[in-house]
Amino acid sequence: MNAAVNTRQRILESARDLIYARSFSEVGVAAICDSAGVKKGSFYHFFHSKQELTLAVIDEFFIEFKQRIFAQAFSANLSPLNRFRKLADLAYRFQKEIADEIGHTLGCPFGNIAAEMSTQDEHLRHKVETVFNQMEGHFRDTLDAAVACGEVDEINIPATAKAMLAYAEGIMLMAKTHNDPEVIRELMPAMADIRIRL
Amino acid sequence: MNAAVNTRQRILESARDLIYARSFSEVGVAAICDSAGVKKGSFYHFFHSKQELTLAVIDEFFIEFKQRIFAQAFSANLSPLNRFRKLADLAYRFQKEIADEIGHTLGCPFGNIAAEMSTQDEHLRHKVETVFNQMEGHFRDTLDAAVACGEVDEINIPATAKAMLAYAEGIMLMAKTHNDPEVIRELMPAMADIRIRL
DNA sequence: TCTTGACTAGACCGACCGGTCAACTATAAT
DNA sequence: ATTATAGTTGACCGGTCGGTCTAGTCAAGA
Repeated sequence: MNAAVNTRQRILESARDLIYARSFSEVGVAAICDSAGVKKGSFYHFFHSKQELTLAVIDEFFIEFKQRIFAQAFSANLSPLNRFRKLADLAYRFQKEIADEIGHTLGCPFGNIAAEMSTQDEHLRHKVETVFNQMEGHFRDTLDAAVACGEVDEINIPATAKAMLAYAEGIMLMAKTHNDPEVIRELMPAMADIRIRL
Repeated sequence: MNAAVNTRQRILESARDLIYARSFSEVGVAAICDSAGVKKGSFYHFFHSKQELTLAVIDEFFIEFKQRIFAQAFSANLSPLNRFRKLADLAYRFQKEIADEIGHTLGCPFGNIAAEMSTQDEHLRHKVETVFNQMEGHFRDTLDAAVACGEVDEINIPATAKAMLAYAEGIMLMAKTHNDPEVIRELMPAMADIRIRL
């Protein structure tokens, strides 16, 4: 049973790393199994399909993202706007670390999957949509706090939260396209300055 | 010879449409040949590889983009900032038209390829990077004009142009993820309000 | 008329794809 | 000791992948 949890988790983590570094379509089940040191039969014991595995991978990504990025940025004793700046800094550090290690700026795992699969697989599209909606919720709450403490004027908070998320995703995509995490360092902090008026 | 131009062009246009609607990896050479009414032998007479075809597809996309979107937005007798708003409107109309026709919001063709292939194929990454750099150049020129005519204060123009492009790409990705072109209508106009200070 | 070279047709290649299956082992409850 | 269950193994499936190759069509130039 413990071994089983381990096997499932190994598959999940191998898939997460491979799909993030390459893409959904470019990573086969066989490669995931090799990387996890598991045979195909075991793979299909734990996951009914590659799609189902990918849904679990998105969950895994989001859990880790909340732990490594969101929790630190949004729980700190920072002013609301500075939480966005902290988020920008953490995003930079994360991408920089990966780039130094593997030589590629990988961008946002959710954005990558969304761009590749949204038109191909409705389940995957909806899963990523849900992740984005949760992020937007955090942004809205933070903007609420910013307005409450006078750091931000009256604005269209839901729209601003959406715009901030879009901007962040766009920056991650540009960093990936230029294969340069410095794009994030230069431009991501401006996320905190985005305002959609009422 | 005329027939040859036609064959090459048919392959190119079939590939453009299929890759845009699905993705690079999800579209095989056979499917492109079927769609173009061409046999594999002909395909490989005109293109050495699927990758080379895709490079040509990106060029094809950009030519069409410049004709259908850029030319109209940036040549009109609009104020510089209104050119960005015109661009937003054209982007919306384009995505809306596609969505009404095929039921999916496809997002930005360049962003899609960048997200999927940047870490997998250096040639493709660089090609899309070049396209983005050209777009940025147009944005810079327009911001220059905006500053010159007093529509915009002194700002960091190169950074603002980058931020605008990132924002636009992010909005397109969100529209794709939500499968809803209205995201573009609601949020893309705010592109004109982005400022990176000196 | 003969030759050349661009173009087309379609069979074919090995590799890989996602997924299945029956047989096997290890564990733990009865 | 027996049985049920969870987990593992590796051979195997039909289909598709990108790409090759040979034979042949066809129009233009000599």
